[in-house]
Amino acid sequence: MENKLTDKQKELIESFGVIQEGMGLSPASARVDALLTVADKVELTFDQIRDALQLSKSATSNAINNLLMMKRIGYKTKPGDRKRYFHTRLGQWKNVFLESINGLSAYNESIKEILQNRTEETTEFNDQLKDFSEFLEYYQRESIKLIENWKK
Amino acid sequence: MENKLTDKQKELIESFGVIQEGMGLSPASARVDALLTVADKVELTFDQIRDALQLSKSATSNAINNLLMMKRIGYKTKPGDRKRYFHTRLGQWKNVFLESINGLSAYNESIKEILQNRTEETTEFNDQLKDFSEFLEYYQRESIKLIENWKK
DNA sequence: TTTCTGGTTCTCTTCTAGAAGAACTTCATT
DNA sequence: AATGAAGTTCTTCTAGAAGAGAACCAGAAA
Repeated sequence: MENKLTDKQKELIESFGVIQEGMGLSPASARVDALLTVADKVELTFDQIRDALQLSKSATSNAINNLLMMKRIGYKTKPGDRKRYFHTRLGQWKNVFLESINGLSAYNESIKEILQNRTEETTEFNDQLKDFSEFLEYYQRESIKLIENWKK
Repeated sequence: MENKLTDKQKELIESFGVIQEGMGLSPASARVDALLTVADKVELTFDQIRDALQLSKSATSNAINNLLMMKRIGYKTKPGDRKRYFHTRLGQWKNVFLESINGLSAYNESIKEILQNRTEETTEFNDQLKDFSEFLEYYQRESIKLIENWKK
């Protein structure tokens, strides 16, 4: 198969991969996404990915489907060609960002429920908790504004 | 040992625990932190924690040290008392928040290095990547401002 | 000195995530 | 109808995370 990676590219895939592992991706998923970010071609097929990363078919399949589910990658098809051409969706980071911000709601709801059930005795602690909870709401609101206002 | 938890408190520890597991804490760590957030006493000893959560000494010790290392909890001592009294540091969320925002730097650095090594061919893709990288910087800056402006 | 308290560390076990490889499926083409 | 391409699913295998319990250790007290 064509399109060999340079050593530098391999290195970048590893380092970016590790960072993405730290963000909750499995090793294989992290590298697939990194590959799609680093590679000279913006779109790669299943076999090109498998080949570039030396992964088994199952690992490739699972990694891809993982990333598709979390909407970190997408794919296109071409008429008269059964293959799927995968691309990272880093370009559409806004949605991912918004989702992660919305993810804070569950956390905050939990904190609010704790607050409602806490003893009244510990006023200082409760006030701190309340402060944090209110900050979370403020932060969510303002973060969304930051994204909305982002168009230099 | 004293200070039994109500059923509601146990329930809250579990649900808050699960959420915190989703944020990367181990089950035991997640529950210790949740306990310190939910319990009527703001400070609990090793044995009170162990007892409330029915954990082994090793699990308790590891969970506590974990949380100490990530600065999610702290402790005090009292004169003439060898015990440590642990408390959650949710009240000092600002530091934790700032750290998580600073954590984005490594991610962004990696993206910048990728950009520097990408083929020039794919201008649209590269522009999107650049846009994202710039947004990250903007977001970091502005997030810090959000914290600074919070209730001041 | 021995004992007690407040943990820490070591060993063992269990459980699960992740990956490999082979078998299988599905649609398209010959 | 048979073959091939593009994946998916099933069956292992392995490494490491979590936790239990026992052994250990350091400082205080008796």
